Amino acid sequence: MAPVKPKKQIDENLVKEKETAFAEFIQRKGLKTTRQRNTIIATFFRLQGHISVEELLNEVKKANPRIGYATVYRTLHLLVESGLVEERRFGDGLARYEGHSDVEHHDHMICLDCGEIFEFYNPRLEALQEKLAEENDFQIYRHRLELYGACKDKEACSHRKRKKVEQAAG
Amino acid sequence: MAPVKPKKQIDENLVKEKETAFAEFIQRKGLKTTRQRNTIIATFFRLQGHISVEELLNEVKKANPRIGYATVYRTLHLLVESGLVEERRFGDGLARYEGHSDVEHHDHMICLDCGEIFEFYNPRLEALQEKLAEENDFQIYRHRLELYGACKDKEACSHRKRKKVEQAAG
DNA sequence: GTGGAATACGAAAACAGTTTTCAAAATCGG
DNA sequence: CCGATTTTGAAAACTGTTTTCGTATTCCAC
Repeated sequence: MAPVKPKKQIDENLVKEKETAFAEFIQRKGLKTTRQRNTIIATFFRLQGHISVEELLNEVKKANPRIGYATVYRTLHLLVESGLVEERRFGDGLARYEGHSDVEHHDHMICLDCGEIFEFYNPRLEALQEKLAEENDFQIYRHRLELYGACKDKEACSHRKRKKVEQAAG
Repeated sequence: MAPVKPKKQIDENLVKEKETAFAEFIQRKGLKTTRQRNTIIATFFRLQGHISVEELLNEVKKANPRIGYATVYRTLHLLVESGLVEERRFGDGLARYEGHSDVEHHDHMICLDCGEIFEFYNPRLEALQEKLAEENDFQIYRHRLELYGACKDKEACSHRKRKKVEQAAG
């Protein structure tokens, strides 16, 4: 059993599906298809993990340097509204966006040392939450569980950390 | 069994203890005791629940209208540093502060309708998290679990909501 | 008590992340 | 391709929070 999901290859078909789904959403809402929006969502869905606005903007600018913050923010809001993307906040003050998985809901473990964000899912945990809510006459719409701590595999951890520093510098 | 804690009366002795503990902290750090800090912590510990900076400032101003944001922020940071208070963020963009309970750690249920924040604690939930972390070679320092949803007791819920609107208006 | 170094204060400016404004540009149904 | 409507990018505004700066306060040594 491996509850932490391995990084997966980008599935081009899945990306195309999502682009189509977004296009349909746009049409349904009577909005317009634009070059910028297409660039942004194409970029977003080809990135993995928990993307901050800045990270996304940086990538987007490689394709079209004239795209600015505002459009990225606006497009991300649309993506969230469309249900294709979820917004998360891990307490460092910035919003992060995550392609709404086709697979089940998941929670997060965040290493405070290397900054890695692991995903996990456990049905017993979900069931227990439901039970507790039930007992308190409360109906859960959504929940958030985050475990903050440290990787025990110190080697892998410091390797990730080093890589991150390099990225920030370069 | 009633996992949701009832609102408790203010225990003046406990408040005094905390004030003393903070005074000791201040001394230990070589900082100074000031009228403003005393007012702020006295006010804070007599409020219950998850206090935002603005809520606290409003209350503080009743005792001393000349106290400003900066001092409240600074004092809250000291309170957090002292370990007497915990900072929480529930995703509405503002920090909330909570007197560090003498009782066990707890999690939160947040009603998206009336805004009430319920506390709960369940040892099985804690144990399960530990187990999952173990399985993933991860060490938990702290965690956060928030259930967002709605009270099923609609009457109590809308009553709270009404009260909140009145408060905001008056 | 008083002097004086250290700290704290309050107001306002700075700040970071995000949202809004506005005039110009792009979209798209007719 | 017209024209109503939407979108864009740059810049300004906004929000919650932090920092700055000159003045005031604390408090230890005397």
